[in-house]
Amino acid sequence: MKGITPLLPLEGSSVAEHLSAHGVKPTRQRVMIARVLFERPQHVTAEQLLDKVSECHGHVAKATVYNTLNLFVQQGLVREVLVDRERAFYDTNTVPHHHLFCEDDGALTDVPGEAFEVRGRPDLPAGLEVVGTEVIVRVRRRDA
Amino acid sequence: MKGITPLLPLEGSSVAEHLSAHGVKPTRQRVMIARVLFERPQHVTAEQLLDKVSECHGHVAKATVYNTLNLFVQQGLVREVLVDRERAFYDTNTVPHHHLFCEDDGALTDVPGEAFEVRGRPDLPAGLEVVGTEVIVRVRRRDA
DNA sequence: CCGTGATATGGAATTATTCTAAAAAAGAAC
DNA sequence: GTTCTTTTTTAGAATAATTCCATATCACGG
Repeated sequence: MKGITPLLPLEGSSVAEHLSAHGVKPTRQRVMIARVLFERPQHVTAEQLLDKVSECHGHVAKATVYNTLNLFVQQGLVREVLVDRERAFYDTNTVPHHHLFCEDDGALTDVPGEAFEVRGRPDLPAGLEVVGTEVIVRVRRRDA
Repeated sequence: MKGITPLLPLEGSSVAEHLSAHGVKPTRQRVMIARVLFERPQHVTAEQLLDKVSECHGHVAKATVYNTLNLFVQQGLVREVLVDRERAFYDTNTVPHHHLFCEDDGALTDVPGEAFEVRGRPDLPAGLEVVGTEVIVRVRRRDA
């Protein structure tokens, strides 16, 4: 459906194009948010994103950040990662991959290496289709 | 560490034994909660559990249900499944397996069949150990 | 420029879960 | 049984991420 779009580097007006290409009208606020978000591959929470946008660009309402993130998820620009009931993470890497969640510090990172993979398709009851597959490996410091 | 304990059928005083075997002191409330929980293999939310306990046995405080569920998770009696930021599910099946989450109705079920598996161990940074691996397949009705 | 629909905004509302302080229960020692 | 200590339970308040709402602002075709 959607072509593979280079995520980086993305600066200036190319952000607007990137949004348009995914069916998102590039308003001023959305561009500010997208600039921070796609600056580098990352996992962010809504609050972190809000803070950084306010710091680096102008003021944006909290509700706008949430609206925009939901829109971006819906349009496939970012992936929502649910790993902690406290907060949702948004991942700029939309290529299928897995996550490590460190329970000590709440850090979310990608699973490194190729030694780990998910095989096959589950046998689904009729009429259901897979929207996405999420693999979360919970880790902890050995000494803790 | 812990031996495999038959989960079903579990009735009367055997519930208390089951709790004790997992290092949980069997108080009146915990036994009431465990009776409902381990009555059959299931995925429940805290609220569903509270309602059913109140209905089938006596009154229990909401905080007690939360305390008890956290304790049970910690002692390996149930597994917490985070699939939706709205609510946490508690799974009485502690044997490693995967989940299907239907986004249309919020239903959580086990992945059927053997066609689907996770292979290998991720290459972890030094000093980290795996606490658990969670695989969630998000599905939707094809026509929706 | 003007109108119209989409978007943004601040603050209130929602809601699952945790916190708190006090009451009740369990257990040990006598 | 009585008393003392520790653990557990409880009701209700507190917390906090997210959504809702009503209003103001924006984008843009005519």
